[in-house]
Amino acid sequence: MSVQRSVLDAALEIIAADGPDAVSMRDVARRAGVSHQAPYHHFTDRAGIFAAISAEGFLKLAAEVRAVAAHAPNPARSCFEAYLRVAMTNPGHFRVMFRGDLCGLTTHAEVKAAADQSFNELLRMVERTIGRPVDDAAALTWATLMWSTAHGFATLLIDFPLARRLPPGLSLEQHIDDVVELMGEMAARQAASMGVAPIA
Amino acid sequence: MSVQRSVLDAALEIIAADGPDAVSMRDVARRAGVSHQAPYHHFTDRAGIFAAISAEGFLKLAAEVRAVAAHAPNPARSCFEAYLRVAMTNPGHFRVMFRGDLCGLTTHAEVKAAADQSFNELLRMVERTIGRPVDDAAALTWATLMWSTAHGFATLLIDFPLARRLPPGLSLEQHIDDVVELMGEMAARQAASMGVAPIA
DNA sequence: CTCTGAAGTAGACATTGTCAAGACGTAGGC
DNA sequence: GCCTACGTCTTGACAATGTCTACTTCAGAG
Repeated sequence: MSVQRSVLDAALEIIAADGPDAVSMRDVARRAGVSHQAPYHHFTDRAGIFAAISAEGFLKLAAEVRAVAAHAPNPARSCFEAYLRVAMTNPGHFRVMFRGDLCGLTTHAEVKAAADQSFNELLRMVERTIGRPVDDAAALTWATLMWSTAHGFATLLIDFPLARRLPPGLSLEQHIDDVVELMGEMAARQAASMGVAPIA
Repeated sequence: MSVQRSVLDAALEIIAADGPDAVSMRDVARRAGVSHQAPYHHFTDRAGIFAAISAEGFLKLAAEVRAVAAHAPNPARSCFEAYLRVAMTNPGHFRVMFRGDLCGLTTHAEVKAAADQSFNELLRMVERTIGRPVDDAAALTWATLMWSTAHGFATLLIDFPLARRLPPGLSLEQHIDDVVELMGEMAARQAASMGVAPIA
């Protein structure tokens, strides 16, 4: 495996376990089995590692959403699920992707492009949900709300001890399913109220 | 102003500007005008500062939600607004509160208690929205979904360059209003479908 | 072969979090 | 009055970190 890949994987492992703050350039180098300066030949600095992770995460997210949005009967619900799946499968990426302060969401061209790809897939999902092209403020409102819900739930699942508040009989998996179900239902109901044929 | 308060304020300023990673014990001490060890007499360590900030944030959030949830005609919508208001007014707090890796959400008793207070206010809001006590899984599902939406939107507003995706004629303020409006509408519609009297 | 550039190493420096030891004032007991 | 204890703050040390500079190695192009 390339040094570049080893460095990223080491960083991801640390982030998933202890958060981005725990990532140290030298520790990452040690885990990758190289000198403390080797990573600098592949990433400009510590933020460069986060930028690479962020871009990678957004590309994964875009790919998952794209794979699901085109044919699902309830696109909003399916994308919601896909979003959660990506987040929980890649907590290391997820903890970094949306942190403008860490990865240069506004400055780093590669990250910006990857984030845009994700956002565009989201818009395509909204187009299918509300049954018309996304060319007005109303559709964008939809997109932001859908995204917020998915993002918020994923964030709480990864960073917040939600499980602590569940009643004894309710597993976290079941609760997640319930939330997904309710979200899908609400989206479908709202879409129907906007003139889109209701979904069975 | 007490050293304790100065330290917290200095940290909050740094977090709001450059994120939690940028907080340095010594820098914070310098800004507070004390020696690099003085903060240790008020906080156990760096994580202790984050814990104090987190607890403070949750208490503010609980207070705002409580003030709003009891009498608003559309509690879900009003709490959503309150949540956004707290987040955008206190970005320093907000960037730390939900980060279990930073502030010991599961370990620090004071933080846990404050977070619980916020969650309980949220549950009370849901009770009013769906018109019955929150004693079953369905109500908890509601609560998680509402919270996720508010939290996700707040997170995107603070950490993600949402404004970059808005069409030329649409201000961020207007977009926020639109999202709040849509969210309120969806919540009311869903509540109505569950047998609660629809809201005008 | 020579040159170039990428990939790697080691050394140095300022800065960081935190431990240890001490200085200062204030409150209470005698 | 004095002594003690304690909370607050300081200075001094230490290992570890991010990153700069300078060196080595090596593959490929001319």
